[in-house]
Amino acid sequence: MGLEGYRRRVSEAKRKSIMDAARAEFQDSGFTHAAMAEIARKADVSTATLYKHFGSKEELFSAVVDASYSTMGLGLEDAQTAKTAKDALTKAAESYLNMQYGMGLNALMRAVISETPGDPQVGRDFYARGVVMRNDEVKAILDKLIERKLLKAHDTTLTSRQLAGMLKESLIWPAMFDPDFKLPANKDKIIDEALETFLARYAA
Amino acid sequence: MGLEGYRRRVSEAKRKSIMDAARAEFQDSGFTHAAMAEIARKADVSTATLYKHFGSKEELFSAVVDASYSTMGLGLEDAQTAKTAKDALTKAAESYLNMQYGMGLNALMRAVISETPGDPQVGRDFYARGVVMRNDEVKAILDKLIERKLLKAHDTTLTSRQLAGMLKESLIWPAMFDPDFKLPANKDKIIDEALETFLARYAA
Amino acid sequence: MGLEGYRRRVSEAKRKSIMDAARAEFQDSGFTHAAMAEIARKADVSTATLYKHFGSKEELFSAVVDASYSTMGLGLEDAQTAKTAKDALTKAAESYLNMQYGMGLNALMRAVISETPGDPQVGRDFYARGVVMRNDEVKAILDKLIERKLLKAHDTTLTSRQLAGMLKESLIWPAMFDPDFKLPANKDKIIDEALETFLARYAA
Amino acid sequence: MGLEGYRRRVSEAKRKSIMDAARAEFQDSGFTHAAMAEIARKADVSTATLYKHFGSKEELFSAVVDASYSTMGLGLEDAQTAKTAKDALTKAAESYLNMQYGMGLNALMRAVISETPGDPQVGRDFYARGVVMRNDEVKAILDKLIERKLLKAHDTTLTSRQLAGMLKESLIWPAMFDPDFKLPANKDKIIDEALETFLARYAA
DNA sequence: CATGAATGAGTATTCATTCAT
DNA sequence: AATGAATGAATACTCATTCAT
Repeated sequence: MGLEGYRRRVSEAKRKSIMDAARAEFQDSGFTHAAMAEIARKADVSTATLYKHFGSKEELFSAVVDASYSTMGLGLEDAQTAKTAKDALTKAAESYLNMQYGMGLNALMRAVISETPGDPQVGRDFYARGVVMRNDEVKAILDKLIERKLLKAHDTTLTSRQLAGMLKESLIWPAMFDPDFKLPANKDKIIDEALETFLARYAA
Repeated sequence: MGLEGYRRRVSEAKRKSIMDAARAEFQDSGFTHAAMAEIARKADVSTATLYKHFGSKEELFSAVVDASYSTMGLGLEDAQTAKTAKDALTKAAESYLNMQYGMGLNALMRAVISETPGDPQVGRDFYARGVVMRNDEVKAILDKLIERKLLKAHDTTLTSRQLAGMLKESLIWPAMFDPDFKLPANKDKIIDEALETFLARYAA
Repeated sequence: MGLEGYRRRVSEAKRKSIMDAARAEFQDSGFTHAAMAEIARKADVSTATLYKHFGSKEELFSAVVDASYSTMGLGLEDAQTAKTAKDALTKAAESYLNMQYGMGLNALMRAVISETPGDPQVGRDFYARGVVMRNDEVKAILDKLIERKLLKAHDTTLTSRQLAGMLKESLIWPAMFDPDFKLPANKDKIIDEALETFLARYAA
Repeated sequence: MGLEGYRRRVSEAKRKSIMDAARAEFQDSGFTHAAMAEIARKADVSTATLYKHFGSKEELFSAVVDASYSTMGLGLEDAQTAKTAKDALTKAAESYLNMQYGMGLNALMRAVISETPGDPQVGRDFYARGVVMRNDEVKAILDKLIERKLLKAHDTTLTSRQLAGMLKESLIWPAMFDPDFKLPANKDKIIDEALETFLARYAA
């Protein structure tokens, strides 16, 4: 128990250290230009140890991308308690942006997109879990608001995408084309106006 | 003059041939995986000739991307003649999609995103001329429709992004993560619903 | 004594288990491509335990090769009892082939040859004990047959090599160049004709 | 013509230089331990140039092995003119040995055998062209001697292997297990005795 | 002015062996 | 005494770019 437990703890610490280093490297350099040796160096392990944990560069990249999904919860609670639909959706939008910018997900998305022609599966996986799933969280919020009579009933699968699209066009897309892109000063207005347009049609 | 003219014509033909080959290669393989030797082979010139025309891979890529802007016009005419705002905007949306999918611009956008960390300028240029400019064309259409009293007056800089965003979320973004992505069967409904949401707020 | 005896027995069991696994691995993959980690896995011990028993890959290989000599006996008995020289020598040839093919010695010989440039001693040892010694067994048989007046007296050191060579050329050498080589259908004829040629000169 | 011819000459010189370096390296180190970088260094070219000429290490090895076949002619002429069968066959045997030892073919054969478990085709090719074909040359000599009534008619496919086998057992095989093996002092006696045994049965 | 052969730096991955527990 | 995680050196192959003809 002592030995096994010790080993497990060390192993998990190394694994985490590798994933942190890999995430940083992939965000900085993209998939192709990230170097396994550099990741190993940053993680303070040998390349062989790195390969014990992750059988290939692709596998390591997938693990890093996967790990970023788990942190992506938008939180449904506000939809339950918020006084108005607009309050609930504003919170969700801000939560989304904090996550995306706070964790460097823009850079990771660029890396995924870059690798898509060479390895389409990683792109499709990311889209399914990183994009679709988050849109489905928006849909769940909308459904809850409809249940609470704060919104009209309607096809929320479709409209969750409308809402997400209005926001992303100005707040996410530009970051794909500029590594130094920062959220614009009128971010709050953009969110507010998007919600107004949405609610013009769907408010109860 | 005869000889000189001949030479210039040959040179320009080669230049065009190189750019065509390069565009095809960048679209197929992305920036990083595209190989200069392969581009030269496809263009039926030597690598040295290729480098005479374009001093580096980045320069060639920039030239290819630049050339693609010119094909990105949306056409303002319909906004002048269409009977309703919806008609005009539907036409614009379809025109946009035909262009994007017909010319392989999705693949080119992926390549640009891919190259962005390594060469931010090309990403910023593309965004300014390939994205912002097209959004501004939408804005021009909206302005025209307002002038014709088919829409309420409002901040069209902002709302052109809303409209574009609603459409792109379902019709463009997914293609960034999947090289085999095809326009979905309910494309027309997506366009229609986006316009309904938009017009719920901005119809005259 | 009980404890010590137990430990010795366990240790010897592990040693045997390692050698069996190593033999299989060397036969399958040759010396260079055999992996110590794989041998340890097959033997169900840790790599560290493996190295406690055998200080290096070369040492382990030598041990495996050494152990194979003991299985290489041809048996002199038939030479005593057989009615004719041809009978005795046919039996010896068949015994030789059964051993060589039954125990995978072809693959082991390939591995030894493979390791010869890197570790000449193992090659020379194998040749001395695995080849020369077996030829000397043939010589002993010939001497016995001369004693029994079934063959003419002659230099049997030299002719044992002639006889072995005629057989090996068709029945062993080809297996060095083809891991899937099987004994040919006309094996018996090859043996018979080799003996006829031999006896044309040396029959009593 | 000038340019093209110049380039062809340079290219062929480099190719030859690479093949010489590769042959030396493969003979010294065997296939697996031979390093492409070292071959390039010895040949005084870059690794990239090496790969322009030979697409892979396997391809280079095959080319080296192939090239050794072409030098393997035993010469049928002596069989036409020699006074006795023994004279003709002695010449052939000596020619064979000169070739094998003069060109370092023993080391190359070891390399082929080493690589056989990993890449069986190279082993089979070598056997077909390096061993069988030379045995067939011996067969052709025997057939010619039969035609000239210097030998009895018989199945020369089979007996050419007998003759080759008697010689190789003492003069080639030992070299597989010892990189420093030299032809023994009694080489001529071994050849002579092998021929006597052979002729005891097949002399006219 | 065009050629294409040559360059050399850069990178993922493997494996025999050691060592802290 | 046994473990198995960690090491680091070693190697085939690619590609943007240059230069002698």
